[in-house]
Order: sequence, then C-alpha cells, then structure tokens
Amino acid sequence: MASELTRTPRSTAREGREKAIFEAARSVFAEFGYKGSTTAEIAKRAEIPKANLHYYFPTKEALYRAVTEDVLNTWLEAASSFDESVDPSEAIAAYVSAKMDMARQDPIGSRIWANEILRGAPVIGDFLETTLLDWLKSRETIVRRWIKAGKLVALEPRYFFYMIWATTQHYADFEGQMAALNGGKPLSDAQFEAAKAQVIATLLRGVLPSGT
Amino acid sequence: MASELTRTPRSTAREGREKAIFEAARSVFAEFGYKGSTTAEIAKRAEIPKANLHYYFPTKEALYRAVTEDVLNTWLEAASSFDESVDPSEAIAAYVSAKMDMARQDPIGSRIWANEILRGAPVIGDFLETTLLDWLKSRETIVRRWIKAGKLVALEPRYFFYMIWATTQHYADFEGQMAALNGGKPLSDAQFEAAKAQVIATLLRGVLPSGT
DNA sequence: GTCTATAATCGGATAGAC
DNA sequence: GTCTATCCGATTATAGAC
Repeated sequence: MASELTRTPRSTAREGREKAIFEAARSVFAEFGYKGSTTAEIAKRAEIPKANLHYYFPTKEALYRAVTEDVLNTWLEAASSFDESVDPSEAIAAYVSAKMDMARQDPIGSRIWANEILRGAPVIGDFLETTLLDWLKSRETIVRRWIKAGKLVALEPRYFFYMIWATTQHYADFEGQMAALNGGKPLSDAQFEAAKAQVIATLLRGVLPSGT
Repeated sequence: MASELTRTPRSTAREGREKAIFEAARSVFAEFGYKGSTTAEIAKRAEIPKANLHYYFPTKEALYRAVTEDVLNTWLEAASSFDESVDPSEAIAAYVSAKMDMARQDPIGSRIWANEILRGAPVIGDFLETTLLDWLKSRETIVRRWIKAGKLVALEPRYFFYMIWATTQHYADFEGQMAALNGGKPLSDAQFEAAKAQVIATLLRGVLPSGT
C-alpha cells in the first residue's frame, strides 16, 4: 500500500533513533567521562524521553561499551596508514597526517579515549594489553630496521610513538584550551593545516639523519 | 602545661586534616573529573566521615576550586624554568625537562587540568585567557627573536609550545596506557629518564638549525 | 570540633498505560 | 514501539547531639 511504500521502513527508523542516542552519548561521555555522564543528559541531547533511551540501550554501561568499541575501530583504521609506505619519512608523515586529520574530524572519539585512560581504562584495558601492544610491537620492529639501515637516528621507537600520539591527540583533547588561547575561537582550517604541517616537519627533522 | 607542650597544636591538627582531604580530593578529581567525583569517595580516601569534609570545605565546588588553584600555581612555577637561560637549546631543554619532571612527580595535577579542559574549562577558563595567554605571548616573542637570529628554524612558536605541552603531559595523563603497554607496570625510573632524554633530543633536533 | 542521622534532590532503571 | 509515572539507591548538604 501507499503507506508501505512512503513511510520510513521500521528498521531505518530504529537505526535513526539509535544513531541519535549514540551520537548524543558520544558527546556526553567525551565531556564528562563515564561516571560524570547521566542518561538524562544523553536523552536530552538526543531529544528523546529518558525511558526511550533505555529501550534501545538497556543500561548506561551497554551504551558506553558500544560507543567505546566504535572509538577503538576508528583508531585501528587510522593506524593502518602507517603501513602504506616503506620509506620512513613517507610512512611517518602519512601516519601523523592521518592522526591529525582524525583529531580534527573526530575530536570526540579522542576525548572518550582520554577519559577512559584517566579513570584507569577499566573497559579498554584488554584492548591496550593485546591489540594495541601487538600493533606497537610490530611497528617498533619496522622502526628498528630503519635505524639499523641508517634511515633514522638512534632512538627508542616506543617513546617516539608516544610523542606522535601525544602531539596529534592534543589537537582533539585540548581543543578547548587552544580555542581559549585563540581569542575564544577554534583553530581555523588554515591554522590547523599550518599546525599539521609544522608537526610533521618538526617530527621528521627530529628523527631523520642530517642531510635527508 | 604538659598537654600544652606535647599535643599537636590545634592549628596543625586542622591543617593536617585539610591536607588529607585536599590530597584525597586531588586523586578523585583527577580520576573522575568534577562531575564524576563524589564527596563520599573523597571522604573515604581521606578516612574521615563525609560530614567532616563539609565542615572543612563547605561545598564540593569550593574544594574543587581550591584543588584547581593549586594546580595552576604549580604550572606557573614550572613555566618559569623557561626563562633561566638565554641560549634556545638550553632554555628549551630546561623547560621540557621541568615539564617532564612535573609529569613524573605530580601526574595527578596534570590529570586534574586535563579533566577540566575536557569538560570545557568552566573554572580555569579565565586563567587560560589571561595569565596563560600572557605567558605564551611573551615566550612567543622570545622564540621569534631566536628564529630571526638564525638560532632556530622557522616555525610558528605557538604550535611548538603545544607540542611540548602535549608530549610532556602525556607522560602524566596517559600513564595508565603506558603501564598497560609496559607489562602492567609504570615506567621505571630508568625508562622514564630514557624517555625524557629522547623527548628533549628529538624536540631540539626538530627545531635547531642543522649543524648545531 | 566531630559525627550520627536525615532532609532534599538526582540518577539509573522499570512498570504499565497507550 | 513509545512515553508517563514512579521506584529506589546514590549524592550533596545540613541539623543537631555530643
């Protein structure tokens, strides 16, 4: 019938509401952390009654876990950009660039991660000890190979990755501080691109041998 | 009398309890942020009844403000280490070293700051826009002078300071993540000193002209 | 000054009407 | 599927005994 053809399919309506709740939850969890967030505030930002939220996500923790899992998947996607080149300077530039773009496009995801670490990582602790550690170890091997080949100065790869993570995620996690120092306005696209270019340049200069 | 001489003076007893509450509050606020923290948990960690806490600090917010103000003072103390030398390489090394030591010795202070920024800096916003911005501007002037004198490569000073802040504070804010990647144990003193030396070396190499 | 008891409110979750 | 009404434990804060 007409109603069958014109109305939004049931499953799509559900997906739309779930997505609204999900996005609202992301913004609240990013701002207040798990404990400081309330289902009432999430429901308010999703513009639905609180009870309705509990219909789609039975508990606050289930909603938090769904949000967190999504953040980890996004992180892994960006991580893959490290592999796309064999030359250290290209690999590092591509990875840092991807992480900077991620900080710009999805600062909320980065903040959810930061809040989770700050409270002791009760939910993503396993991910850190397994998937993340595996990723890190395998990339450390690549970096050590570069060092042996004289393509990179001698350094402990792990602390170099920490430096990359810190610097890039700072543009997401401390966006508010940067805005306060920028006349109350977030970095413009031009400012951000300048920052990104400088971060890449300083990091590369810091680890590539002289005269490269 | 004997009791006058042997017992802890009244003011000292008060100071001791205030300090216990203060330290407990620091650890709780650092872990859960303002909203996620409860006065009950703070009282528990201070090992006093909850009502007693409210005697010394009338409200949760008053306690939070006291804790936050202390963090800002500590930050400013470390900031002064940037001035102690005129040579860029020495000034930068001294500042980064001081910030790294701060991250190691007072990670809680750094985490309180991070949590405050993550929720939009409602309490320290004024500090950021006035004192911190003034500090940053004056140091940018110094850095620009070095660049003009050929002592530093061309760069936007602000993003360089962001890089220093990000990298050093990462060792406080993401200590939990680093521990998870280090077999569940925090960085040893030796590991931390190696990281600190590498951070300084990479940053200096990244901004000093070739052959310095 | 200290602490027990409690008021007042908030927050997570559910029952049950529609 | 949706939402109003509500339960009940948690949380901030205070009153008032000691």
